[in-house]
Amino acid sequence: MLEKVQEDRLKKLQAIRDLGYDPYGGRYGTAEPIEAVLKKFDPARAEAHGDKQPDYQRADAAGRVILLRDMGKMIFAHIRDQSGQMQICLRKDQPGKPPAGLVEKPWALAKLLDLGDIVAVKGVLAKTRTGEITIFADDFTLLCKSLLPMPEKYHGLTDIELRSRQRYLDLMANPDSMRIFQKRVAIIEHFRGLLKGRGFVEVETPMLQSVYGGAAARPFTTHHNALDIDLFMRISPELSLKRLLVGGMEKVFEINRNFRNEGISPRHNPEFTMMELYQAYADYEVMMEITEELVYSSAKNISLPYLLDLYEKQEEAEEKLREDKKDTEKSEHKDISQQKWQKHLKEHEDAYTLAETPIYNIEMLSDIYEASKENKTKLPFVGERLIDYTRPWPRKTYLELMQEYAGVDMRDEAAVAIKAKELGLYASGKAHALLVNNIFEMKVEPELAKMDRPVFVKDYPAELCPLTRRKADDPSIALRFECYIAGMEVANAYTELNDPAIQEENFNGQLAGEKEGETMRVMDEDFVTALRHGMPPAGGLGIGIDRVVMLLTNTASIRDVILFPLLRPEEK
RNA sequence: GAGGGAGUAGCUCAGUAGGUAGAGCAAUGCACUUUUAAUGCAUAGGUCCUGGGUUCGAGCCCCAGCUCCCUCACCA
Repeated sequence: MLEKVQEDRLKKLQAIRDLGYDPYGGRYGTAEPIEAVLKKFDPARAEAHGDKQPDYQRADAAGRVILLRDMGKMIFAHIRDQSGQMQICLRKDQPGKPPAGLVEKPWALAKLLDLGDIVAVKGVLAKTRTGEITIFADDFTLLCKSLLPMPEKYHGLTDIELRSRQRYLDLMANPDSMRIFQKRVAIIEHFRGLLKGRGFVEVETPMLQSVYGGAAARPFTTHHNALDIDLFMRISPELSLKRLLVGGMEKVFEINRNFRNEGISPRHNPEFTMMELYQAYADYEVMMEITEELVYSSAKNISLPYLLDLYEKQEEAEEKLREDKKDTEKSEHKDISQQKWQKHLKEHEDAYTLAETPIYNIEMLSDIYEASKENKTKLPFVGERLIDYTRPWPRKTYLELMQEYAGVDMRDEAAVAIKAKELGLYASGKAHALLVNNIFEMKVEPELAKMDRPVFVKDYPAELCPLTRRKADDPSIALRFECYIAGMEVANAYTELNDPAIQEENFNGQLAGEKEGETMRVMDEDFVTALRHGMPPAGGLGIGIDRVVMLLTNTASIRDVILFPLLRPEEK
């Protein structure tokens, strides 16, 4: 079947060459973005006035053919470029009947058109009988012939695996997917802009390391042939970035990949993008402000305007529907009302299909709209859940949360042991801090997942945080926070530990009952040496970019926000 | 790693109690110079994930395996 399609298309390829055209085109520098073409359309200039022919505007656009309706001597098609999509009309020229169409050879070329081809047209801009802005072409260029069929025009591609594996088809067939990746770019650019504005500089540190550290995860290993050494792919840039603080770079950040040899899930990809930053003379309180600003302003400037725009479109459609209904109620002919309904559906198709998708329905959008009037930034996470990003976000200490949801004082070793036994988490000889952590995961995290606001969880048990400074008046507490949004850990930050003696001790220590791979205690001698030279007190912050993108684009799977997520290779 | 669901035409999906495999889109041909998920008529397209088994007969039942999705565990 596929072979047959290819054969047919190869025949067309030859036919195109026989006509004297190059099926793979060449430079085409004059096309305007489709969005701009649609915007510049002036209805007044498309209409004839008096005896005169209309003073048509001209337009020039290029894109991929995504819909094709061949009516014999007239072809309607929709083409899509990066900015949008629009209708073009290719007609056989009729002398004496303006506007001009295509003469012999270009018309023959047009008749060889297939879905998926990339084309350019020049012509006049006018509305069709049904009111769609269209370029009526008098010049037609084939820029690239496609040899394989496009995905189904209405449903697109749905299978996550196929969409990831052949992302080009996903992007070509699913505008929602394209939108997600465009928003991803916008969010990252926005982060960069804000950080630059705060005086941070962007640096790149090694991905290949002979000692890994900065997180609790198993690394990927690899080998350098010329030096004949084994290397690790980094699990975090933390220790490199802190060396830069020692060297005198006071505000640094890096947005780049980390690699962790762990399981894959809808929230985990083995390589993922992390924004990590360090600011000298700051602490974790400053990091909270930065986290709030980065995420909140991304939500407000990138996601929210788009959602409010969707809402307005839907409102408009609903309003129009009410008017149409009034009209048709007066009318006596039912078939007319049918026609009007069909026409209405077509005109507002975007809004209706949107309302039908589980991602954005009208009720959810209306909630967002209402909240925006009170100056609240509410955005959906995974389906219909709304999260309120309005600042400041609540701050809760680990101690409070343990008290509130687990009903235990985490400082009381005996009480913790009893609670752990109660929950079936106890193992003899397991360190107190690990028991606390296990109870937290079991009793507190599910509660955090229910909250409709981002939450800062702060002041962790010190044993769990070997790279974090301890509280001056209570060395059992580490000055660390994690930010949970809808149950996902989105940010992690510390007031950085800059005491080389404690750091060395922490690298050497190992908590009783810790499994292999659970520890972030891998000795990095040179890092301790760096600290001995003196690192300014500092705050450090890491934000998982993929997860922020998931939250701000209402995407449930991390594989839908990473262009090429890791997949098992296809077997032939 | 454990549990649940799925795999049928290029894509989106039906499929009866076990009886020779279906639709829409895409493709091919014909008609149509204002269509818009164009329409009408006709044609072609399948190792029903793989391998075994039960049966006169398996897309369907049984066993094993592969892959994907979801949940949990590890983690961000």
